[in-house]
Amino acid sequence: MDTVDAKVEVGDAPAKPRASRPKRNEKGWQAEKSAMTRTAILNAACQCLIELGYANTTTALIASHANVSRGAMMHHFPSRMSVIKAVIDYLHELRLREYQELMADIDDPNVKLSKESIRKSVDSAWRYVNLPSFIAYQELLMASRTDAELKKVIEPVEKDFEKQFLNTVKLVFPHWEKVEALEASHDLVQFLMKGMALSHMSVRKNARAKRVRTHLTNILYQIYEESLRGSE
Amino acid sequence: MDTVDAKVEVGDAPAKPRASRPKRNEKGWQAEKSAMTRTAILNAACQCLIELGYANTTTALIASHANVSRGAMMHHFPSRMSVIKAVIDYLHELRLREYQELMADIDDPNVKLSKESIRKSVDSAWRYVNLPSFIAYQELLMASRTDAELKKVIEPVEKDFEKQFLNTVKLVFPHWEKVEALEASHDLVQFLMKGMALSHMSVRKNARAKRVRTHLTNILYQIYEESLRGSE
DNA sequence: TAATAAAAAAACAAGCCTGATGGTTTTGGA
DNA sequence: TCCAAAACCATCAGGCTTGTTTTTTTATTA
Repeated sequence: MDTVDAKVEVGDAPAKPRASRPKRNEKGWQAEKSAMTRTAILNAACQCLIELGYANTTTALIASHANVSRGAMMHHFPSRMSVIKAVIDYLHELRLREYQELMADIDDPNVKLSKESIRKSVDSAWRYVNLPSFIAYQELLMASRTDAELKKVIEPVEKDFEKQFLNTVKLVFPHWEKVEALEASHDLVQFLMKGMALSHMSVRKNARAKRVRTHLTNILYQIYEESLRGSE
Repeated sequence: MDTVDAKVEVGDAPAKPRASRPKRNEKGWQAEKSAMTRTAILNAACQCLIELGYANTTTALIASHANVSRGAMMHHFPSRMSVIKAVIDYLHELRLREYQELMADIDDPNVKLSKESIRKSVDSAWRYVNLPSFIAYQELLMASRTDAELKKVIEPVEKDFEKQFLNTVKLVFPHWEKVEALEASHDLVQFLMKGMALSHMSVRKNARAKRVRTHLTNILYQIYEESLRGSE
């Protein structure tokens, strides 16, 4: 559960774009096929990012993974960076959606926030940072540290993501009213999860990650209870 | 204090190898000069890793940064990977040393472990992950995820580092006897610091990092006190 | 001082990646 | 049926990187 299958599909919306061709003479076949190719390319690019890293994600390999010729790909995306740009937007949306799905139904608005709910949300956060979409995006973020052009593209998206991410958290925990405490907890969770996810070489990684999650759950519950007392 | 100067020297042992040439006709000049060139190359490589990232750290650029011709460099290191290998060993030692220096004199063996000591150690851990050596090494670690050859080289070193790192922590906190609690705290600190350090694009990064450090200090002190009660 | 070995520099060949060009097939409408 | 546009494909030149080879410089030692 803690590991990530390398062959996994990144998104799941139009999963196998090239598997079943739409019937001929159908209205708008061209547009549909074009969209499928586009999606196939974006998925292939994500897969390359995950398996090969940003530097080794060449246009030829993306096209190959997407079962598309390089020429066809250049028709949709005139340059490598334009593919990357599209991938960034694609992942932006996908990651928010996946996080919302993972966090759905955790905090019941009718019941007091329980430790069990917090435990669930911590586990969901852990699953979240092990999603292919997270890994692919992280690869881009890491590369952007030393790639000015990429940075210019990803920076505004990342800032927007952080904002929307935090808003989602606030929606997920309607009980948690003290904003300061919620934001601090959010940072604790996210930084911890990220730190663990990016320590892919650590010994006994999963056992340690589990221990940390247990600790974190207790910590969060405590912060929450204190925030309740403080606001009374 | 939280930011990293790009032009900073990585190590500090033989800082400016090319600045002052050893006097001529001195016994073993050649060997000494050779060692200096070697060190200059390693420092240059680290600087390239920090400024340009692993993928863009080419042999030509390393040589250029070290004020050495590519041919001269190839004389010391016959291939790019051999430079990287040397850098890994260099950073292995350097990072352990720097961490020990940062953590020196934190836990006074004669006095009960205080919250102030814990605060200091948390701040030191934060400084640690902002050191150039950490950033350079992290660049290698990240690249190794998708670079099999690099992974083969860095994996044993990384495992050894983790072991020695933990041992150092145990030496730094002689008061902290309950090993389980100490290891859990160590993981909390390290994963958190890493997560924050690698979120170089976050908004209000420093303020949030400070808040997290404050929280973390309280958490650790609590874990420590509980471990004391538990072992009585 | 002269020979020898080490170090440094310069030039070279092979491979890969990108972006561009020109040509071919498919589609939707005239 | 035929045509224009979109989608797709194959090939090529230019630039960059690596590792090798060749040449020059420098230091040790006999």
